[in-house]
Amino acid sequence: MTPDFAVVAVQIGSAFASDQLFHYRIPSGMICTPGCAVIVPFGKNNRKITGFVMALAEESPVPECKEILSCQGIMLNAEQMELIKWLRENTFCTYYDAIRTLIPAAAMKNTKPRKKQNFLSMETLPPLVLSPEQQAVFETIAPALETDQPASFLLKGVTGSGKTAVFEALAARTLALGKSVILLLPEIGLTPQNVQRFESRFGNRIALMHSRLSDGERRLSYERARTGQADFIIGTRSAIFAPLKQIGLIIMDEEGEHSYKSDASPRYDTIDVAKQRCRYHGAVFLPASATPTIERYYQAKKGLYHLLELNHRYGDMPLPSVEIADMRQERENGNLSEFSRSLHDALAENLRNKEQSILLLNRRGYHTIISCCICNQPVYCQNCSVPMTWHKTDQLLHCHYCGFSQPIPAACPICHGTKFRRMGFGTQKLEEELSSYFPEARILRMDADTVSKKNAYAENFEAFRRGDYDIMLGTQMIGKGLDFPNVTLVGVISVDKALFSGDFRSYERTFSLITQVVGRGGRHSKSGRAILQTFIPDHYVIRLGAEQDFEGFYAQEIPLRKVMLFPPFCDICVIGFTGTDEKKTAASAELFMNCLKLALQNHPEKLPLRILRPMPFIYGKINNKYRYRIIIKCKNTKQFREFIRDALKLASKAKETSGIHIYVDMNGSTSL
DNA sequence: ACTCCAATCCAC
DNA sequence: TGGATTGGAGTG
Repeated sequence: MTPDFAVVAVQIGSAFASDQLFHYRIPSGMICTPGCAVIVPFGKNNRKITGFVMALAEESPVPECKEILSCQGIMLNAEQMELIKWLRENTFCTYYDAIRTLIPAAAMKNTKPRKKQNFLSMETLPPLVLSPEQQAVFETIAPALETDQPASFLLKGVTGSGKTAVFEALAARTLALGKSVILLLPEIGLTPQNVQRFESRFGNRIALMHSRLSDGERRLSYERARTGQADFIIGTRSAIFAPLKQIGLIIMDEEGEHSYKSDASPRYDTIDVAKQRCRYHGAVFLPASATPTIERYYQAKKGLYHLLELNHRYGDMPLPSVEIADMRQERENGNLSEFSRSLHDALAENLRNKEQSILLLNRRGYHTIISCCICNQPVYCQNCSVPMTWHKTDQLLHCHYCGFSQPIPAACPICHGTKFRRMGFGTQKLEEELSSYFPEARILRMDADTVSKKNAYAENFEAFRRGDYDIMLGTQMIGKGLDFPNVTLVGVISVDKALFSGDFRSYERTFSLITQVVGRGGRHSKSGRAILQTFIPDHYVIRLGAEQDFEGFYAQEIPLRKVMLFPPFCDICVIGFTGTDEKKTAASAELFMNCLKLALQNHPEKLPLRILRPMPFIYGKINNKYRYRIIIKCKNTKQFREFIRDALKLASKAKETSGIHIYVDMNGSTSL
């Protein structure tokens, strides 16, 4: 006797309150099981909408129950069903948000993909040769690939230690065992060399999954993974949902990168999904980085990850020698330029020797801020509480949060002064200063302007690698995963600002940035040097970053985290409020405080909590939406999530919150 | 989200 | 007084 009713998640809204399942009668003769996509009548006029069967039921809670119109067949397998429920429970999203994430819209269409895969010919490659250290790491992990028990390893490998070679060897072993592999990278456009390397070894078994794919490409990758034509997925965070069977290995390179955390619903952290899938498949999980996050390293020390290290650079190349240039001293000595004496001289020397240099400028504004000469106020975007930045290319002020642009106003909107001063320093201006010092130098600038075209990243990097340029300058995008044999000088113009971004992770992010960018130089046969310019040369993050001393940094940071109560000693739950009316948005956040109090009464079990009062985000308005937040330091348990859900239910009933979007973000950014 | 429906507002 | 507008509830 099969149940007569299907419990369906329908495609309506995305508000927390609308996340409701609906019962439909299964017409006799229709084959309909959990995971099926169905067309159902909905609402008064029975408009046809898509839904997904989440469960079957013997009876319906309502007497009048409509019938399913048609069943499209199974779209979600058992694991995907579990993942959807897990996502909803853990990230406070709706069923439908979760479903959309697992099945990209392009894959939902019932048409056959037109585009044929150009099957790649595998080059004849030299066999993989691992260094003794790489071999040891491989041999520690390899046995775990053969079992069906989940296992977690954390690979800490200094820049240039050849983690990729270990990944290749592990992937080859996993595939040989008949299991599939997911390799996650923080950004795929930046590292085409990395992908090409795998494609030439593993050929058409690979499918790419990242946000730059077209709908057709996305659908093809999804189908190839689902049908087993591809069993090696390389991609960015969304690739963690690849519909593979029998996963044996999930690698997460540069594990601390913030792109692994989704900042829109569902607000998942890729590492949590990866662990979940490894548990399901009995697979090996391998996050890797030169600078693991404090949380992960702490977990590894507690035994949650088997810690593995690669401490030697490939070919035993020494790390670049690092010099800290004290910019306070430079200013005192009358040097007002952005280049310290030693960086200037080093650049000149490199040009003479025909060797390449990389310059990193880590400023949120790529260009210059315009501020009034009388009241000193910068010109703000009309839609966002963000100072606008001036672009030389089109002579306009741009907001890089909403994209709005305008000419420099005739008068200051605050004091009506008519004179403006250009402040700050961006890559464009840096390029100008650089070419005034070195008019003969061929300079490649990499920032949002120059790389907006689809393949611009790859093409520019390739041109630099070929030697078409002498100096590459850019934002942190140039610091990651790149390998340029002829680079012997890395200059960091300034990372000071990044240290004080207001997020508890700003120290570890800055440490990581310094470590990575310094590690860019002196690979292959040429030794390298790095010059780190700073106004705070004594700061331990700068000092330890220059020394590449991760252990030292960890030892400094962990007691801070403990005293200040930050992860790994708690979880950070951000309740966000956005709306077009500032007062209403703030009032909703205040009201939510009461909802929390009320909900707490229904949760007598002890919830270790520290609730911080509602505050505007640092950028209090973006795209004409005001933004407030409540931070809760907590333990992210089932009970805690239940408590938050209760508070959300209470808040959504109150009319004060109508028109206000409320979301919950676990362990994401607290400042953005 | 979208639709429906009732309450409210306003011009005449 | 009708016609338009708006807010809130319900969707199986």
